[in-house]
Amino acid sequence: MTNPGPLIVQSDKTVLLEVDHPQAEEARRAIAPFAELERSPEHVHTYRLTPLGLWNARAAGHDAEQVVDTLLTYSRYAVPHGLLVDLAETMARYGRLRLDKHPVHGLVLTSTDRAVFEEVIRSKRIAGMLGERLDDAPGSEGTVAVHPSERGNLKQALLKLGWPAEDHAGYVDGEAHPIALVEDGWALRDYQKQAADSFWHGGSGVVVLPCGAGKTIVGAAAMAHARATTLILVTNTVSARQWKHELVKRTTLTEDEIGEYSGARKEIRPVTIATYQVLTTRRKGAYTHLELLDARDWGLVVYDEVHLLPAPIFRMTADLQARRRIGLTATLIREDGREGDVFSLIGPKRFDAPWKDIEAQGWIAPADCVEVRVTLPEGERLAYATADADERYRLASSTFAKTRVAERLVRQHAGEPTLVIGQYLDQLDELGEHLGAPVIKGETTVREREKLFEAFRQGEIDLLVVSKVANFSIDLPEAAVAIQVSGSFGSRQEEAQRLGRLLRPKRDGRTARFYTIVSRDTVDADFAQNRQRFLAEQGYAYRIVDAGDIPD
DNA sequence: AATATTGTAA
DNA sequence: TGTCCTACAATATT
Repeated sequence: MTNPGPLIVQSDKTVLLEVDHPQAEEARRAIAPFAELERSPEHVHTYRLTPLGLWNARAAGHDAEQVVDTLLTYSRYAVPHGLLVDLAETMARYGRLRLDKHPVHGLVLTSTDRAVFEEVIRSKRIAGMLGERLDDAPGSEGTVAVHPSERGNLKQALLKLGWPAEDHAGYVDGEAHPIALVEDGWALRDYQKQAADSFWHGGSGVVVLPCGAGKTIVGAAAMAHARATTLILVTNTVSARQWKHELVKRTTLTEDEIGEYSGARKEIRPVTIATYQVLTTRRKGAYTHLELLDARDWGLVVYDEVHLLPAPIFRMTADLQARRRIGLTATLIREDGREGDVFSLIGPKRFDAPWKDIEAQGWIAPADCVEVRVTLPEGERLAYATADADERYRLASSTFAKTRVAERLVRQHAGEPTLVIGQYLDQLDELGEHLGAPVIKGETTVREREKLFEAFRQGEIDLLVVSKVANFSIDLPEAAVAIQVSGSFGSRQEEAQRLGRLLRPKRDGRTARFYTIVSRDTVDADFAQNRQRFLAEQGYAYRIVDAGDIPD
């Protein structure tokens, strides 16, 4: 019972994908809705079947039968029977419980399974959120009232117990406010429309799209569906201004209808854009700006960059379960592992377009990722070996050998707009000096930054050295080449964001280059491996070359 | 009242 | 594993 398929499905819930197999791409696409990529070296990629992944697939309308069918279709060997049983059982756990509106009790939790129901209501964490036990609703095996204010906490707790509830309690419409898209000289792209529509049908949830694919537009389209007052939460003030600018340009909203609620301004308007920061600041331990949440009868809450949502916002979001919520992000991966909270409090993933698909449609540029390996010079090698663990990463990632390689790469791409990105200021200063390029870091004034960005945009200068400011400033100009010399300890989302900088389509349809310079045989290499995982999931393969092979 | 500076938190 | 960057609030300054 073997066929030459590209997958090997194992009973430890890993799924191996043979990358060079002719059906590999097809299989990757088929398993993407429910499997999570774990490692991605050259030949065989490892995916894992996790409960969260399977439940997300359920929420997106896939059933166990489809998942099983996909595995059987592409598997090379017989798929372990136990795994299939387990998979079906895990998927069946989703929706065994459901939340509904109730005319008398406000909100009720019902179950289709007596044992599950009894288990859940006896859980210590959950008991306090429940009201009185009611007569079984027709067709149910247990019904209990729920305090409406506990809707979010309950969902969070049930997910942790492994019995995620399906939320059918619906949403308040909020205060109506007319909002429509003004498609004037531009049009909503197919995938943007699909994303906004699938969000709307689901009621709340997350849309995953690559950087530069127009997430703001999806937000605007969602608002045009809701036609209600909207609270938009963003990571920083620059982003807040950008949202405002885009909304004025793309919708019937005028400047006066859009307020900014941040450190500098405290405007509350029918559409209000607030920073996460301002909501999470506390005085004497108490949150100071919670009034914003109650200031209006919001019909929609938009969470920009949901992968960066700070922990306290989860607590507030738990109280906002009656409002429609849309989360926007380029990656659902959180380095703090709170994906489950995003799932239970904002909602399941409603739409997801692989970067490569958007690339194929020409909305983002193709990119070529290259990992350049350097060897530490003898002296540094010794210093590295004897250094304390906490100094090793810095030593390995800021070796002078990298500066030399960067120089060669820069020369090779002379004339193309190039960014050199790193995390240690000493290293960046050194690079700036050797490459004869300006360095932009935190202490660079806004005026200076703008001057340099503008010169870069105009093509007057073609090389900038940037620190972590690159992670935050949205107005960083697009480039064709990026050279990463060091990065945070293993942040996948940082890597994704940096690559995202290059993906605006080039006028001549050229491929972007993303180099990452790594010291071999050091912790630098380990972290680089972790950082690359997310991009590998999106189908970006790193070519590995030796520094010696870069022509001078 | 608007703006600049400094310290703190995450 | 720990550096760097940002936003906010408070205070000082025009």
